[in-house]
Amino acid sequence: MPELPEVEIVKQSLDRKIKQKKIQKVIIKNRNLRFKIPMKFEESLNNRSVKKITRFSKYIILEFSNSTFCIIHLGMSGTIHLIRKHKKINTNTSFYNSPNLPFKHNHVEIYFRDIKMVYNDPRRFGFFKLIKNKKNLNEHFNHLGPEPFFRLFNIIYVYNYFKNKKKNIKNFLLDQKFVSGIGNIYASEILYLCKINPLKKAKNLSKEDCKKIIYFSKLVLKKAIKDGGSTIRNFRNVSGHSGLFQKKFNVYQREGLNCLDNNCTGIIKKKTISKRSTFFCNKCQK
DNA sequence: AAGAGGCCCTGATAGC
DNA sequence: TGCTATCAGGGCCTCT
Repeated sequence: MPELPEVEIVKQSLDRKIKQKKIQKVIIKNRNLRFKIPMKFEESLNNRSVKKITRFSKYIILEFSNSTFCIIHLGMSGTIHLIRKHKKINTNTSFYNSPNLPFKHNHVEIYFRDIKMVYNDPRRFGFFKLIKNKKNLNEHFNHLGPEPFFRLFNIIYVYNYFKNKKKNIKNFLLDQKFVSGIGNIYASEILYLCKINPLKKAKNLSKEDCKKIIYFSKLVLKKAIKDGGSTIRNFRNVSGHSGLFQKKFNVYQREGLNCLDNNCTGIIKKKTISKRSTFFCNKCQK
């Protein structure tokens, strides 16, 4: 599910709805995520105020008032929902108005005064991780390359990185050590706009190719963010609604259909590259 | 060192 | 209907 744009959508909502709020209660329904949620998790978060919410690559980072952090990763199938608390009229009780979604696999529930945040992850590839201080936080991201939006992701970096590299360009777009935030969907979409064949070896890419990769990586991710991300199977924003960018896919899941470039008579092909499905035009992507 | 491959896990869908 | 096989948006680890 979640590549950089989807994670950014979630991050923006968290920023609007839980920033500066205090955690009143944490309930773990299931500790089994990629890393087991430790027993001390609840206690560590209790009474903490969420000072700041940031994102790096596909990771959401909650910063608390005592300068500790919590890194959240959504894995393949993780979703975060924010559910508003309602007061029942004429009683002292309250209830949560759940969006219309099955929630078999809720793992984490974090309660704020007026809202609860629910983390749900059927495949359990995601995680919550408590981080003691800024230094430990930085260590966590040291091995990751720049996001496409960073100034460091420039022609010199990309062109030099590709020198002598035999691996194909599709794999590099998915390689978080090279560039972080792009996933399997956007890799195909980016290469289509670049008119570069996903199997092309990185060392054979020209400077012009590299410039296109930089330009379209930014463009595709920005547009996807603007459209609220992409929903293929289960991505939902924190209110339970789908993204819209999947309607604008040029190649992803368009196997057998015509290339959308008016000047091209090609057909979109699907090919498995390193165990990941890859979509491309057989004619205009050279 | 770079690159290929396996593995973690559940659910939806396709095919028989 | 009900079984089995395949595939899914990520990332880490190991082996060569």
